[in-house]
Amino acid sequence: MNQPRYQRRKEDRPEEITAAALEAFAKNGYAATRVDEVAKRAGVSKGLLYLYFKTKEELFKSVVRSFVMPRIDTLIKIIETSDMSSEKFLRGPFLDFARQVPGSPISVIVRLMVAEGPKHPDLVQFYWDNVVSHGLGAINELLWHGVQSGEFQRSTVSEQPALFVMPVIFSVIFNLLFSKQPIDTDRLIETQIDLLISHLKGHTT
Amino acid sequence: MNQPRYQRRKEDRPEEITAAALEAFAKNGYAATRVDEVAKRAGVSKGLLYLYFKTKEELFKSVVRSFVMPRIDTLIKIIETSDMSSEKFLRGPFLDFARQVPGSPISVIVRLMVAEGPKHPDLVQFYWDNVVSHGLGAINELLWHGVQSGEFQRSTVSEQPALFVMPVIFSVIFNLLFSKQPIDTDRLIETQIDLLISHLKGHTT
Amino acid sequence: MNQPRYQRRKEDRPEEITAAALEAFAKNGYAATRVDEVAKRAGVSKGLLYLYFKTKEELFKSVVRSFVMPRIDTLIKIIETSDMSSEKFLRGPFLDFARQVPGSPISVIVRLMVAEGPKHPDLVQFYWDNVVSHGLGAINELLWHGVQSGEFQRSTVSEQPALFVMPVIFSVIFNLLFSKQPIDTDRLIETQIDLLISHLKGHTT
Amino acid sequence: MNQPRYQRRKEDRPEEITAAALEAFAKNGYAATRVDEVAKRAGVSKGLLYLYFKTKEELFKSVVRSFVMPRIDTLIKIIETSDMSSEKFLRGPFLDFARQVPGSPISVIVRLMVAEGPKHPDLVQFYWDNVVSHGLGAINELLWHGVQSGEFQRSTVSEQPALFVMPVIFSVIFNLLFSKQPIDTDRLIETQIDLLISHLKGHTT
DNA sequence: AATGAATGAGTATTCATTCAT
DNA sequence: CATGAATGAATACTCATTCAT
Repeated sequence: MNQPRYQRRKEDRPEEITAAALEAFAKNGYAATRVDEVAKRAGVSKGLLYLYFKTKEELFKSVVRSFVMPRIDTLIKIIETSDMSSEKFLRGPFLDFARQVPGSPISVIVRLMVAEGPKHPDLVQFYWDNVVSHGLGAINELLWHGVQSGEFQRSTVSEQPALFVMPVIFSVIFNLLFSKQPIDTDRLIETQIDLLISHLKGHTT
Repeated sequence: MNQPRYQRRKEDRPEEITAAALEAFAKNGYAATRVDEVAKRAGVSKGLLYLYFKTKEELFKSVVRSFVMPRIDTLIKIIETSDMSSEKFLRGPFLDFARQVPGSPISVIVRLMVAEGPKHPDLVQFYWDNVVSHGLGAINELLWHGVQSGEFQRSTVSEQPALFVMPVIFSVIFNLLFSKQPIDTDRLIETQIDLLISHLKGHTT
Repeated sequence: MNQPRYQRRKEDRPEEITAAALEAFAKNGYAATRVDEVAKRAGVSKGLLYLYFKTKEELFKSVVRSFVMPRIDTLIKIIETSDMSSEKFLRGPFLDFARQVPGSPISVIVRLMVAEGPKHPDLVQFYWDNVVSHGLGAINELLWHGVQSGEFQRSTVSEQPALFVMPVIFSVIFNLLFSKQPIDTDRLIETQIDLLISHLKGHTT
Repeated sequence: MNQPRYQRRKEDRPEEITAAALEAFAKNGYAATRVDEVAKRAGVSKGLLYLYFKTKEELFKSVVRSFVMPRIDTLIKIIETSDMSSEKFLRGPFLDFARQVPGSPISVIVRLMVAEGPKHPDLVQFYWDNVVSHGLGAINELLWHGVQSGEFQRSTVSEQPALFVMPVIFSVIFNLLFSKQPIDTDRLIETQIDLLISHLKGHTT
């Protein structure tokens, strides 16, 4: 009742709107989300939303930018700066990260990308350039270091970083769709990494 | 171009329409596909389409139902009737199947399910009941037989059939999104199966 | 109450809608006319309107096409086919036509062109090509015949057909704006034509 | 480009804004001009603009008021104060004025009046009272003096001052619309005045 | 006085669905 | 059965206007 009708908070608006958009997209997907709803969730008028984001598509892109890149970048920074052995890194920070992904905003983004990607080639390219290629590149480098240092053997596995990402993406999608019949995605991810490391170290398993 | 795609045989109409819908959904996704376009593709008037499918959603569900079950069922039948060793089966029919999936209609369905699934819980349930649980169940049984016969060792791997499905789903999605930067999905799938069998047979790799 | 909700009248719809649009544009101008209102005036749903006219602009163009060209063409045909003397034609059919214009749909079109022309260069060009240049050309020819036959003297007047059109356009605009303080446009037009003919015939006036 | 167009002098603000509005209206017409743009052109914030003009309509009216009246008044003053013969006046100051009009702000105003007039009856009335009736009245008086002094003969021409204004208005509109296919408006105006004077003096032409 | 962030009513356009023919 | 003309609810986006700062 006594709330001022106006709240001048230029600084925070874009983030608030982006966060609201993430929620809305998570619930309904891109196409089925009304801009009205995003505005309402953000506690903001539709007009203001359009002041910061020229189109619904812009908003979508902004969501992608805000919620995935920072996480990936953090992980990559750890690879680059730490001096852990490759195995330690994979079993430590990488595994932690991988387990967090299903259930995090990233999973929402994955769904949005799968659903809307074919209609937004530029966004897919952006996503590839800034997320996927970075991520795969970082793992590649990690494996290469492991091979160089003699920690890992060189094999077809050490050349396919996708093998490490695979269980994460799969878990995201599985959880998303079949939350009623969940599988133990933590165990899945862990098992896969065990398998891969085991192979790379030449162990009998 | 202007010719109706399909002949005027009453009995086949529903399937013709469903096939046309699959094409259209593949190109644009569910939300962005106009019923008009499906009708045109099927060489049928919009009115007639609505005679067979009460709503666009019905049509969608019908598409999902029609294009996956037959394939999965074929695979399962092979498991049940053949007397190959588990390894032979995995390296033979299963691998063949797995490689075909990316690029087949199944990949379209996967995309549709990921995008639209959260809005259609009953469809997801249907998909789980008729496709996913069957598929996972069949692999489970296959692994169990391998363990029973002494061909495979029992381990956490033999209890997680998802490990076998994972590369297929991942490849589908990867191909779908990043067709401009393709990875070698055949090799990915094959490597994963090698890894898994290798582990199950207790080999040094 | 008992009216059928549907009226299948494909043939007549476009004209009905165009006529309704003319009325609406006449009342409010282009920008301030809502497509909704045109549809309502035409007794048609908005959706149907968009079936025949892709955009509001299309509708606008269609109005211009339908209500001016036929009239001009009729006049031109009379020039071409009749064998009246030039003076007779100017004092007869031309004067009749000129007097009818203010108050006819053409006056609405003139207003629309003045108001919206600068935003629609292609429409202006269309209008020039199909209406103005034809009209001026026809008068030009008429004057030239008059000179050839010795009926008129050659002078700067016989080379400026705009002198004949001028009072018509002026009257249209004057009537449109100052309907509360009307001037006698019939007399204005007649006087101007008298003046011009008088001059062309070399009379003392 | 990014510099404010006008200096920050309080007293001049309204005029600066009005001038900016004239430019903007000239470019896009009334409806299509955004208040934002006017403010930017004037180097002023939107808020300040609204301090001086309560609504966009007010601004519009102010533009109309500001740019025509001074010119007309100047002309009228010349009529009243000079002791030229009527013919001299028409061929001198009046002709000069008439030739300047197309291309001056007046032509913008004419366009705005034609387009928006029907929506703003009070503005039209204002325009009539302060511009048109004055202008026509002044010419009327001029002609009347000419008749009184024996310079002109009395006729239907001497009672229709609109005959003198006509070519000006026509030229404005013609230029506005068909700048790509220009006619010689100077010659048109001159010819018309020649014709009229010739008639009034009873000459053979 | 001056700013520009914030509002929200208003509008063109789309498309699933119906139904007269 | 078959058609496609007709409907109308739904929605992205704009812009004049307000008001906290």
